[in-house]
Amino acid sequence: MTVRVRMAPSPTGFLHVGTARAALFNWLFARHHGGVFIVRIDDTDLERSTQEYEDEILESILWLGLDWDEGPRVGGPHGTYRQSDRFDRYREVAHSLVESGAAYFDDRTAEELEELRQRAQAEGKHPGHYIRRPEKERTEGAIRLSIPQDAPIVFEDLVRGRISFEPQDVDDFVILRSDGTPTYHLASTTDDVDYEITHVARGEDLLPSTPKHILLTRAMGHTEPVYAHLPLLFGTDGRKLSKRHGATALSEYREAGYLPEAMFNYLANLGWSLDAETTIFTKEQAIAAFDLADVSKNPAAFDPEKLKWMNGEYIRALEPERFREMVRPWIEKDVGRALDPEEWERFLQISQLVQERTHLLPEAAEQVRFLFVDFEAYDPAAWEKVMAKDGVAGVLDRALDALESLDDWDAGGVEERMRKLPEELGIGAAKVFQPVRVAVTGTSVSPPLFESMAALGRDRTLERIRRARRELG
RNA sequence: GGUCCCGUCGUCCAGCGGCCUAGGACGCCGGCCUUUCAAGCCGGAAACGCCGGUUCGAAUCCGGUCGGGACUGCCA
Repeated sequence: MTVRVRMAPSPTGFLHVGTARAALFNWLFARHHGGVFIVRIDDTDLERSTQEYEDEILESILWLGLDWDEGPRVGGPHGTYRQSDRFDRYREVAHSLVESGAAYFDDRTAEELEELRQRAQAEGKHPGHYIRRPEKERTEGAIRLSIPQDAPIVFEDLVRGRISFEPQDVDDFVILRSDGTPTYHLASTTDDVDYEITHVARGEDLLPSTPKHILLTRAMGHTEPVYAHLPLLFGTDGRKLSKRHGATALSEYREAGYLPEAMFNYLANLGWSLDAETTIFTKEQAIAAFDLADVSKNPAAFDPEKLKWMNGEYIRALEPERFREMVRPWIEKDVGRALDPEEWERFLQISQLVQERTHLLPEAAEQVRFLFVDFEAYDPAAWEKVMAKDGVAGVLDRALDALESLDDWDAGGVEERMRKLPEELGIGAAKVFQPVRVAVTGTSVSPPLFESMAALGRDRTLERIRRARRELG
């Protein structure tokens, strides 16, 4: 039997990293088994669903590197993969369940039901004890599924093992609202049946709904899929993942300069691992080794620090040409204009040194800004820390002397001259190089100095040192 | 309150009865390298929630306890 799995996002917001990880696990499972990965749009909430969100979600999935075999844009044997196109089908299912006696109409008011719930709560019982088929038959209202009270609902969860619910703990839940629209339970379960989904891997928050889905599937005359309930994602403080932990939308990470490969690797390692030792692994390695049964049971904390480290690993592993290509737009955005060929050449001289020092693409742009922008002001902290010290003016004068007579302006030549200065002046290397660094780059942290000076060019470098000297008076 | 789930370093993951004086990774601390920052290398601190039981032997199995989480809607 071919493995058929799906991700079913609701286009009511951006793609959340938690949803993305669930999609990732489904995708890995499908690819491992040579199965089918389906994307289905769960837009039963017509009020809040938008085309913009749908597009954003699909783009994010693609960016992560998850391609789907059936679904929006690519189509498939089932025609539509949008629930809003299938309301007639859901109604048909609901009514046929009433027909067969598995479901019933219920026109009790919200107040009446609330009263029943309160009563159940007061007696320490489940609402299901009271919310059952009313005495007399109705012919309108919402449609509820009637829960058979004869046997516990037991299933084998791929990640959690055997799970069992007592029927009295499951209430007769609504499958079709009185306005004729389907609830999530009905739409999702019907689709899983119709699209022949074999495995449902989803967030643990849906574990308590699973007996409902199983009973609904059986009432429809089918056998339920294999379930796998994935642990939820939290912040490192153990609280629900939210804005205060940083970005929660996948697209925000793309916009912040993260590489999709790093994101993929990081997410795959949250709740699953390749083996005991390996943290960095490829998509192919993950596909080869992945199994839902190996997914951890406990919740995972999303750690932005580790993601950032991992992104640095991936950036360093990039081919130098590829790195330059990826950084260019970030530099141009930072500088506010396109770089001309001569400027681009400056960057190429130190791009590899920059690549080693970059965790996020935008950081690279910051590091080379001094090559293209004549800064108006020095970093105050840097000025205070290195330029305000005694003897700096003398150091700059001496550096100017040494560099002005230099004919071959390249990193090697600059270094040769500069290396002699500390000894000549009788002071430490840092005391010489740091003032020059601040003078040339405007800050005390920069790519390696001699290469930076070489890339900046002779005239610009000397002019900046003179300028700093003037500032010192 | 009820139902269900979970409980190994601060965090992610390994461990599936002896290989564990518990391993890898991020982060942290110290050192080396060094013109800054990175990177790299070396070293270090850091965990089996607790109590019982089973067993020759338990992080691993069982029970209890404590703690955390999810769900408890005519939301998804």
